[in-house]
Amino acid sequence: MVLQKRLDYGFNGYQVPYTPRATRSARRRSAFKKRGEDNQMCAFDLLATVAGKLLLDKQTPPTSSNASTDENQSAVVKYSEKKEKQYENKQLKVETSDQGSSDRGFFVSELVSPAQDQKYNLKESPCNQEDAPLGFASVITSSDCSEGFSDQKLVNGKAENEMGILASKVEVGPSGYREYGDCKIEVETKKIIKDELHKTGKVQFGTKVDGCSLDDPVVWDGKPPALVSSDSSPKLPSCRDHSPHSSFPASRDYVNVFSRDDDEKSSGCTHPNTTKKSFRAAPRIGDRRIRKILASKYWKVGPKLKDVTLSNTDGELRTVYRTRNSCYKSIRSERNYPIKKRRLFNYCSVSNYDGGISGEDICVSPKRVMNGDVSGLCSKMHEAAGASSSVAGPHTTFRSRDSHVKLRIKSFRVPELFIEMPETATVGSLKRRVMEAVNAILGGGLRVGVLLQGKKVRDDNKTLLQTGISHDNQCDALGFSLEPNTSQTPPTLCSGDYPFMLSCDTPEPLTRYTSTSGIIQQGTCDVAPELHVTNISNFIESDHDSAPSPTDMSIDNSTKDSKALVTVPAMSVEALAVVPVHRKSKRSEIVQRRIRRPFSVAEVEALVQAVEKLGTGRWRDVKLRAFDNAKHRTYVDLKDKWKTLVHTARISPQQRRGEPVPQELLDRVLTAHAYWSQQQAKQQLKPQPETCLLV
DNA sequence: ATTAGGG
DNA sequence: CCCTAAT
Repeated sequence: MVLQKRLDYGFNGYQVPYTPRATRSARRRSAFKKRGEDNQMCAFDLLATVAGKLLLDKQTPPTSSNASTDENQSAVVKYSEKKEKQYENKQLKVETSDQGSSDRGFFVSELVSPAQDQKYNLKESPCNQEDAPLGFASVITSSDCSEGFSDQKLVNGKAENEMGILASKVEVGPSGYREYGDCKIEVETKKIIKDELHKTGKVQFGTKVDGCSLDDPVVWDGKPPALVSSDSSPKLPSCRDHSPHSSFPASRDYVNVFSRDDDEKSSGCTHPNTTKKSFRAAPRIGDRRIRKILASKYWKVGPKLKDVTLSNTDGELRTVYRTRNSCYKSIRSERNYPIKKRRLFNYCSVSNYDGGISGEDICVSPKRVMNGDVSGLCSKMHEAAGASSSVAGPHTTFRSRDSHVKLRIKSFRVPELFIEMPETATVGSLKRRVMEAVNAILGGGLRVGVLLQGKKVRDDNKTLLQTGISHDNQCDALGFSLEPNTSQTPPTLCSGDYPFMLSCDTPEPLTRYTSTSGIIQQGTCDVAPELHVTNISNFIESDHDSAPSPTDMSIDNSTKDSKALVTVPAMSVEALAVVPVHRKSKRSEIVQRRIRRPFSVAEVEALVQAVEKLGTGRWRDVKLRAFDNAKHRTYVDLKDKWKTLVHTARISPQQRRGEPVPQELLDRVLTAHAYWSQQQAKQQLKPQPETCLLV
C-alpha cells in the first residue's frame, strides 16, 4: 500500500504529509487575477473588438456620394512614391509614432482606399464614404507629417499601409433594436497583420499592392515561437555540438545538454535595470496562453467600451453594454473555454453588467475582415498630426426614426511601429516582432477618444444629440481615437495602463546581427513621441499615481506629455520586442506564462541519465549536472518533466503525444523511478525502527 | 532557494 | 508550465 502510493505520487516516496492548501478554485481565482492581465492579448482584443474605422451609417439612402477625387489620388500616389525611397535602408523599420499629436497614441484610421471604399459603400453602407475630405485629409496629413508615415505606400490609388492594421468591424447597433438583444460577438483571432519581406529589405504590412488582402488568417507561421526564435543572446556561450550522439556518451557520464537559451531570463539585451522578475519575456503565444488571453480580453474590453463610447449620455442613448455574459457565452462556445476560466470571466465582469435596464442594446460584433472590407484597413495615409487625423474617414451619421445613432466602426488603425531587424532575420521572427509590438501597445491600456470636426469631445456626459453626432451634417466629422489610458481615465474594472517596455528577443544567431545592428541608437529619444522598438527602450508612462517598480526600466518623464522615451545603449543587435511591463498597482503583477518548450529526445536522455545517477529528489543537482547550460530549464521543469516521463512511460504508446520518446528511454525512466522510489522508501522505513528503538 | 505535488 | 506549501 504505502509503496504503491508512493509510486503513484512519484519519485519521491517520502513525500507523504498532506498540507492544507487553498482550494483549487481559490487558486485559480488568484491565478486569474494575476494572469488575467494578459496585456498583450487584451490589446489585441481591443483591436478585435473595438478598434476600427468608424463609420456612421445612414439608414436613409445617401444623399450624395462622391468618389474620391482623382486629384487626391494622384497626389497621394506621387507622394507615396516619393516616400518609398526612404526605404532604401537595409534595415527594416516599422515605426510607431504619434506624430506629435496632442493626443498621443492611437488614432482611428479613417483613410480608406477610395476605390475599395466605394465598393464597400455600395455594398454595405448607404452612405458614401469616400468624399473629398478623405482624399484631402490623406494628402495633407501626409505632407504635414514630418515623419513616421514613411512606411506607407500608396499604389494605384489604393492605400497601402505597411503598418499593421488591425481591423475589425464594430457595429454599434442602435439601442432599441430588439434584434440586437443578444450581444453577439464573433471574434476571430486572426492575424490581420500581414507582412511581407520584400527583396528590397522593405517591410510591408497588411496589404498587397492590389488587394490589400488582409485575409491571411495566420497568426504565427506555424512554428512554435520559441523554436523559431532560437535565440542568440549576446552572451551566449559558445555553441557546442549537441547532437544526441555527441552529447550522450555511452558511458553515461556527465552530460550537459546544451540548449540555446532564448528565454527571457537569458536575454542579454534587456535593459540593465530589468531583472527577470520585473517582467517576462516577449509575448509568445502558446496554446494555453491564447485561451487565457482570450479570457482576459473580454472583460477588459467591455468596460472600456462602455466607458468611452456611448454610455451615460442620457436615458435615451444609454449604452447597455449588456450581456457581457452572453458575450462570453458565445465566445467560450467558440473557444471551448475550460469551465474554470469561464467562471473567471464572470468574476471579472460582473460589475459592469447592466442587465439591460435601459432596455437598449448595443451590439458589438467585430467581424473578420474580408477582402472587400479591407479597403478600410488600408489606410492610405498616416493620419497626420494627431487628433485631427484620427477623424479622417468620411463618416455618415444619421438619425434613425427612433432617434438612435447607428455607428459602425470599421477599423482602427494601429499606430506606427518602429522595428528594426537585421536582414537576416526570418519573416517569422518579423511577424512575431510586429505582433509583439502591437500587442504591447494595445495591451498598454487604451481608451477611446471621440473627435468631432477634429476636436476632441471631452465631455462624456454630453449626449450625442448635444454633441452633434447625431446630425446628418456631421457625417464626415466624427472620429475615434485610441489613446493611452491615463490616470484621468475613469477607473474601470479591468482596464489597465501599463507603460511599455522593451525586452529583447533574439530570433537569429547573434553573429549575424552585429553588422547591421544599431542603426538607431541614442539620440532619437527625446525628439518625437515615437515608440522605437529597437535597442531603445521606450516607455509610455501614462500613470502618474503609481511609480514604476524598481525593477522596471527607467522612465523618463521629462517629456511634455506622459509619454517618455528612453534610450538604452544597444546591448544586443537584435531588435527588441515590445513588452508591456506591469506597474505596481493594485493589479498586482502581470506575469506571462513561459513559452512551452517541449523536451527534445536529447534532453530527455540527459535527464534520464542524470536521474539515474542522482536519483529523484535532487533536481537542483540534476539541473546543474545535465542542464546547466539550458537556462530555460529550471529544476522545477526537470522535475516536472520527470513526472511526465514517468507518466508517459506508463501509458500506452498510443496515448502518448508529442515527439515520441524512444521506448528505451522510457524503460530507463521506469527503472530509475522504481529504483529510486525504493531507495527512498527504504530510507524512510529505516529511521522508523530506529526511533522506535530509541524511544 | 529547493523540493514535492496538485493543477 | 504554473502555483503553492513546506522546508
